[in-house]
Amino acid sequence: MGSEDLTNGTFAGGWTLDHAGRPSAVGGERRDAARNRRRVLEAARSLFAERGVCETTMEEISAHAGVGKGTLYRRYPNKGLLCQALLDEPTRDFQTQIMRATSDRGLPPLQRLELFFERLVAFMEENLDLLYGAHASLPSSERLSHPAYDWRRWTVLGLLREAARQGEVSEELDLDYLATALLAPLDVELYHHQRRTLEISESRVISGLISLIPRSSARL
Amino acid sequence: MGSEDLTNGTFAGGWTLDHAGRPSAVGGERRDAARNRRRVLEAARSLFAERGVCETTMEEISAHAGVGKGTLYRRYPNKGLLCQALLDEPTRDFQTQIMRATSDRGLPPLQRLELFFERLVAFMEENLDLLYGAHASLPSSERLSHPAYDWRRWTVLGLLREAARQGEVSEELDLDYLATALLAPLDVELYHHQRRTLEISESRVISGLISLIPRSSARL
DNA sequence: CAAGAAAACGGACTTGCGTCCGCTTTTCGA
DNA sequence: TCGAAAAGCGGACGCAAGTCCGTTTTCTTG
Repeated sequence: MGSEDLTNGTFAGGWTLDHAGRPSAVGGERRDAARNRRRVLEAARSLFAERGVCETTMEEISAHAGVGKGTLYRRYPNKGLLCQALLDEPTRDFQTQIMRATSDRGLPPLQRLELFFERLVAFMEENLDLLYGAHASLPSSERLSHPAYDWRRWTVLGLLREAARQGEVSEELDLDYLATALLAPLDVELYHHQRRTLEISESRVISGLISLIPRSSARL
Repeated sequence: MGSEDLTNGTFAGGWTLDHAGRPSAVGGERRDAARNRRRVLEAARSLFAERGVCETTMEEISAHAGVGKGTLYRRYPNKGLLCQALLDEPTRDFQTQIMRATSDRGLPPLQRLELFFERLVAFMEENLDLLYGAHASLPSSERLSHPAYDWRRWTVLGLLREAARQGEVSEELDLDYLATALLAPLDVELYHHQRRTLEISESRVISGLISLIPRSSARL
């Protein structure tokens, strides 16, 4: 155990998480790898901003980054995962923000759920292009079992269960299915279409979603 | 106006609708064109059944049909539209069936909406593979402004409006958004995932959807 | 510092989608 | 029946995605 390893804050073996993991936590990353990762991310960010995600090819990104195609693909097996890497930080911010807001025990659960939807819509609004790009270049199976999606589902489910316990929603309901169904209208493609093509307002989406939450008639 | 034209049921010029239009109504189709269309459809059907939609390439289809790639592509610009052509008849059947069922004035509108969901789920169940294939190989913009999707939306919206008029749902609601939102959980990718990966039962989906319909508390 | 192993690099290659355009078949009027 | 225009045909081609593998760089250890 050399002191250098400990200073580095990593295992000697050095596992790398790449996309999906905290890149900054990767100390076991070789110097050239780290340099190229930074270059790729930077190139992608600027090209995406300039020409849009869908209009940018992986080859262009690798060229702009001054890196071979193989290198780009090993780190980011497809454009979707590259987008996710770019979304990594905003997503983490969003999640911590939500966790703080929704764990406030002073508010009734359904009100916290409303809050969740508001924040989620705001998050999508801020990152719509990247989200759309990621969505388009990722197989559906991967999207629907992605940690970020799972996290949303569990958050909604948790709030619904709490609401059920407190009598805010009926206990007869299939909360598990409901959580999925309530998130479905926020599917990236649908939301993108509503906002960019139909020009439906953000607030309309939010209030529509909120009106979809089933409320126990006993209590209202 | 020759009597032959009328017998044929087509214009003399003979417009062809290809995908999206009734192929049988095409009288102005050249004999070789008609022959090739039939061959393509047949080849696609058998290859899809044998190996699955996603695993079948357009080239294979054209080869099996004994037709050049260009010919295939002129008629069906992509695999999604080819799937739709194959779905054409089942879709029409489904729609007439629904129209008959949902226009029964004896039933309250929301009950007719429940019926609609039941039938829609049954339809998706029967054609899931084709629907999934079509979904995967079609840009989202095209899917969300597709006649079949539009038709569903308008059907739901019509029933909701009727329900609102009769006091079954609150008139305050944004029915337009609601119609879209209620259909969102039946997104093909999501439904496919729930059925094939999560193995959620058909009836669970149906009752989940039904529980999502907002009901005016005044009347319940 | 040297050398060898592990990790990373990068470009050539394969594959499938979709387009393009010169050639063939069909239709229709003379 | 014949010939020309229209409609249709089909394969070569271009493009971007994603893979593969020989070469180069970095790290480690003696």
